[in-house]
Amino acid sequence: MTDLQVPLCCAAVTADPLGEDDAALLAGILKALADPVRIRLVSIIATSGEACACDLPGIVDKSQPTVSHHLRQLVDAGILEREQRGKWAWFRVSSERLGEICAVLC
Amino acid sequence: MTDLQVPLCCAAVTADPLGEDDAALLAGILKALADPVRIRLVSIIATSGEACACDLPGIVDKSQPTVSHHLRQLVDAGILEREQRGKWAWFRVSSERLGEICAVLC
DNA sequence: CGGACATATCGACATATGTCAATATGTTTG
DNA sequence: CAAACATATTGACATATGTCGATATGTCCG
Repeated sequence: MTDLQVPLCCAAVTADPLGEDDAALLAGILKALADPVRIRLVSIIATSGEACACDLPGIVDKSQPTVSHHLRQLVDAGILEREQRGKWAWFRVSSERLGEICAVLC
Repeated sequence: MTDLQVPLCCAAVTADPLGEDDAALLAGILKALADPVRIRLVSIIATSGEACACDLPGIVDKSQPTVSHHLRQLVDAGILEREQRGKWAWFRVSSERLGEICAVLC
């Protein structure tokens, strides 16, 4: 997958017409959020501050590979940050990224 | 397609874990935005205040049916508002809806 | 009413996506 | 090193999605 971990540098969507490149970038990031399982993962992790991957398949009722796949997409989009602690992977929400998305939308 | 023109009533994603229903609703609305053509349409319409469907296929370089399809998805998601003026269809961005999305994300 | 024009829907197609079982990789500890 | 466990990747599959040409529907005007 294309790496989307770049700053969302364009002006607000409502201020200037988005060029094709900025549109593709922004759409890619929004697409990472635009899935019921992924938005729940973000919400669960944001609410707790951080979460271990080991707990998430049970919470969202999906297989371990499916959750891993979704987590990767969120990390690629810059929405989650991943940290390895021993054999566990911990995730936090990038409130900076979330803020960028809001800034571009409003 | 399911009609998504309902208020986004859930609390901020970062405040409480999203339930499955709210997650599906929010994901559906974000999905409407998460396409390069559609986010450009929103941006173009928002920048001008309003736009006639007749001009949009030329601007985004897609066929008339394709643009019509995308506009419908955006209207269904509550992001665009449609108004018939004679034989022309005019669209405006619902800044209220955009605000709701931001409120839920941040 | 009937022609002209704007928009929407339909049908078809290629591609993208979500999902899981199976397997591989990585990490700790005996 | 080897076993145990956490996570990632692969392969396969069904479904969803973006796109367009053809056609239908809607709206005005002569």
